[in-house]
Order: sequence, then structure tokens, then C-alpha cells
Amino acid sequence: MDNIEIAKFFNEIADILEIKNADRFRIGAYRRAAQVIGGLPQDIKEVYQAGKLEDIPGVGKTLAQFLTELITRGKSAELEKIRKSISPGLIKLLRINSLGPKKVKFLSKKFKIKSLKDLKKLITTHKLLKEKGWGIKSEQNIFEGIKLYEKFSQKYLLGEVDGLVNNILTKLKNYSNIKQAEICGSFRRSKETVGDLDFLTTTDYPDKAIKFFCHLPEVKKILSQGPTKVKVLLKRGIEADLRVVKPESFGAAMHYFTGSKAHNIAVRQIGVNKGFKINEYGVYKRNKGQFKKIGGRDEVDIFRAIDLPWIPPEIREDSGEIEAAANNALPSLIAQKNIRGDLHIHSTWSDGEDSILAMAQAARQLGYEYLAITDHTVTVGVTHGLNARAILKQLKEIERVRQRIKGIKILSGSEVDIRKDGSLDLPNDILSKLDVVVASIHTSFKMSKTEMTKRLLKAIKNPQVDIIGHPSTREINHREPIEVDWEIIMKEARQSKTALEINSFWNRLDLNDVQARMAKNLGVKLVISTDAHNVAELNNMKFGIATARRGWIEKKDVLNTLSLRELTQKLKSS
DNA sequence: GCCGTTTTCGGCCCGACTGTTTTCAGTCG
Repeated sequence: MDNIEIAKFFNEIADILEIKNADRFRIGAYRRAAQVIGGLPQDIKEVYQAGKLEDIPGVGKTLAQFLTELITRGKSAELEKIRKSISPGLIKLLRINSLGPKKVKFLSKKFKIKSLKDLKKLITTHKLLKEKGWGIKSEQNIFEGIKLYEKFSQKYLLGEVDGLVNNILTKLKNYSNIKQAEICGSFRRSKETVGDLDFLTTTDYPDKAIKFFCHLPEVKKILSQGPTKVKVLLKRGIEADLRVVKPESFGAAMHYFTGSKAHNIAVRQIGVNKGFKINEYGVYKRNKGQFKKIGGRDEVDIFRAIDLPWIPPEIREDSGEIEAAANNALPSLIAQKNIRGDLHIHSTWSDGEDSILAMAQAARQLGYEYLAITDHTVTVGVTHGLNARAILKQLKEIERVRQRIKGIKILSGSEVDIRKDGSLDLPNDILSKLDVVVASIHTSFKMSKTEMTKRLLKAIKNPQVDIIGHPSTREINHREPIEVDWEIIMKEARQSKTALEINSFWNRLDLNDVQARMAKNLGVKLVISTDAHNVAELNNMKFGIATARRGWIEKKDVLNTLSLRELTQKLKSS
């Protein structure tokens, strides 16, 4: 039972309690604990063994006992009891827009609704219309909600909506009646998936701004509209909100709509304790029962009011950033400008689409000092991987390209496949001729945790391996990560000075934010690479950086922030 | 269910919009 599973359990309990109309603060306690544990950089088992469960913020006596049972037995009588108390299908209904716990409870009681199927059937009979408080609109909204849920129940990946967001943002910024425009929400926090898009603008003409937004060609349908807020469904299938505030509230609104919810609640709680009220319009100081506005134009106003430095959006998850800020111990997060080269890319020599020269020219354009060519090896059958002879041939080609391009160093390398038994599909005497060796798993994803850990350990210990590529092999919303004991893996990586990759491909982001933070805490060095298969994909670096920032990673934790000379000293194989 | 620079009990962030209502509950973020 790992952190993520526990977080899921706690959220499930919160869902059930909602339908059962439990005390909302009790529900909130489960949600907060789920959030904190889901983002914990240590393994929950470790925390348990150290006897420090109650040190986790949001975990008290009851939840510590609950956790102990889940960790030691893998199940809990209490959980089973709660689960049995409602029909499992009801939880899904909470995900449908316009349905909350009160309505779901009513539906289940009055009409014996147990699932999405039952609900659909009920809607077609129109029996709901006869009930007090339910009109034609309520019925329509449920109908639309079900359609939306069935079509788009999974979230969008950051990279899937990146272009869309920038297009809309540009249009908003260029519109003469809009002063400022920004994107907030989980997109601004760079979460790997986003559920909706939160745009924020300032203007003297709210009605005009809202009208402009509603008429954007990207908009399919208006879902709700008021004088300061509008919600639309975009043609792409994702929902987008626009909030309009006055310029003097811009910073407060930025903070408010960036979240996370848990972070906001924590910040406002501190505000309350210090005699402030904080909302999306500003910071207000309490004075003789009256509230007087003292700031809100800039985001930093919010933090300053409660004696904190500005906290970067990526770490606003209430996972220790507020405490760190209070102790003047915020990390100095890595930034794009710190990156001096890309250590994992492919060329036409394997499954890439651009030549070594073209990739190098593009990398130089990005201001990089070096670029490692790391094509696939033979085991990865689909990619025309290179065998020993081909690698030697490629080495000569790299030498020729080096003569043709100045201003960037092309490093020779390989993304060598880690076989099922942990051996590599190129011999070490060949690998020793290369500057950079990335070793990755591409096949046999389903092995027992013990076997898989052994497999990865063997590769990490190999003296020729510099970097483990996409270590968990997950593909977001598509393939589950392999099962390994990360603590053992990371401790060995530190020991043998093998770096772990943060793969920047937006459907991978692997290591993820939580694993990256764990690696940092265990003293493992990281590399942020794109795994680009063409020139354009070199730009994916920003997603890797975003993930690293979410994992509290600093420049000093990342090898490809080093100069070429420093880097070559750190790499094992050269 | 958690938590304490007012508190070991009694609080717990705050506001916008909708739909069905004549003043507000429910939902959402």
C-alpha cells in the first residue's frame, strides 16, 4: 500500500462521507490528509516505521491508527464498513457537473438510483420534473453532465493544452479593452494533467471582456455567465473559466485562482490568525470590526501581509512550502536558463526524424553548450536500433559533424536497452567509447516488484551507465509505472553516482514531481532531458523543468546545468 | 477529523452563479 493508494482510499472515504451528509470539516480532513500523503516525498511506510505518522500535517490520532492498519494489513475493517454503507456506483455520480452530495443522496433515496445507468434511465422518464426543487433545467444539466463525463472523464495532459492556452492568452492580451491577462489554476502550477483552464483578466469594461471571451473561435458553448465570471466549453472538450477583476485586485485574484485549494486555505487561515481577511479582491486588515484594504494589486502583497516571501506557483500544494517560506528555507527552483544541454535525443540513425547535424543546430539555437546523441539499440526492435558495429560507424559520423558545426559540443552516446535480466544490449567495451550512456527499460514492464528492482539495480551498478532514462516507464493515462522499490533504487543511484532522468516528454514526465523530490532528499543527482525525436521536440524541456520545479529541484541537483568541463568530470563513462 | 500566539472545545476560507424560488440551498472552485 503506497502513498498514492492511500491517498485514493482517503479520497474515496471523503466521497462516501459527502453522500452520507457527514460533517463537512470531517470530510475536509480526509481530503487534506489524502492530498498531503499523495504528495509526500517519503514512503508512508518509512514514516510509519519511524513512528512519525502523527507528524504528517493533517494526520491526527484517528487517521494515524487508520494508516497503521492500512500499512500493516493492506486493508481496514473500517474502510470496508464505510464502503458497504453505500452503493459503489453512487461515487461516480459526484463527478457529474451539477450533481453534488445533496442531490445524489436525494436521487438514491427517492428513486433508488445506484449507478450512472440508473440515472440515465430516470432522466428519460422525466419523473424528476414532478419533484419539488427540480425543474426542466436541472434535468437538462444532468443530461449534459452525463454526456460530458462519458466523453471527457480523463484529464488533459499539460502538453496537450499548452498551445491552446497560449493562443487564447495572446488573443486576450491583444484585445484593446483588456489590460492584463494570465492563466491561473493547475496549468500555472504546471500539474501534469489539468481538468480545466482558469483565465484571469483586468479591464475597465467587464461586459466587453466577457463578450470577447465568449466569442473566441475556440469556444463551443457558454455554460454559465455572470457579470464577473463566465464558464465555457471549448471545442477541444475542456472547460475554461474567465474571471474579470479590477487592476487593484489582480495579484489577489492571481493567487486565489492559482491555488492549490489546500495552499489557499492554509494561507487564508494564517491571515485570519493575524487579523486579516484574504479573498480574490485583496488583503484586508481588521480594525475595530471594520476591514480596510491594504493590498492586492500584486501577488506578493498576499504573502507579505502574512510575513512570507513570494512562493513559486509550482510548489503551492500545502506540502511544506508555507513552513519553508516561514523559515526562510524556500528552494531556489531550477529555471530554463540554467539548462546548458540536452543529454537524451534521437536522430535519423534510429527512430528520430532529423539528422544529427539538424538536431545540433537546433540545440545551438536554444543556447545549449552540448548535446548528446543517444539513439536506440537493437533490442528496441521497432526503432531500427544500433548494434555495436553501427554505433562505431555513428561515432565516426559524429566526428564528421563536429567538424561542420561550431559553438556546440556534440557528445556521443546511446540509449541502451535494459534487458529483462538487467544486462544491457551493448557490451561495456563499446559503451566505454561513448561520452554519455543512458540506460532505459522499453520492454517487459510487468515483472514482480522484487525482480524489477533487481533488474534496475543491475543497470544502475553498471560502471558504464551514467543515467537511467524514464525510470518508471509510465505513460500518463496510458501505461502504469513499473513496480520497483524506489528507496532501494535511489540509494544505489546515489552510491554508484548514477543520475536519474526527468524525461520531459509531456506524456511521460518521468520521474514525476514526487519522485524527483524523493530523489533530491536522498541525494541522487538528476538530469532533465527531452528524449526529442525531432527538432521541435527539443522545446519540451520546459515540461521537464516544470516537473522538476514541482519537485523542489534546484540547479545544483541537476547535472545538465553544469558546464561541459564540469559535466564530463561527473560522468562515469568518460 | 484536526488543531491551538484567543481555545483541549469549538471553531474550521470565501465568494460567484444557477435554478427554483420569492429569500435561498446547492454546487463549484
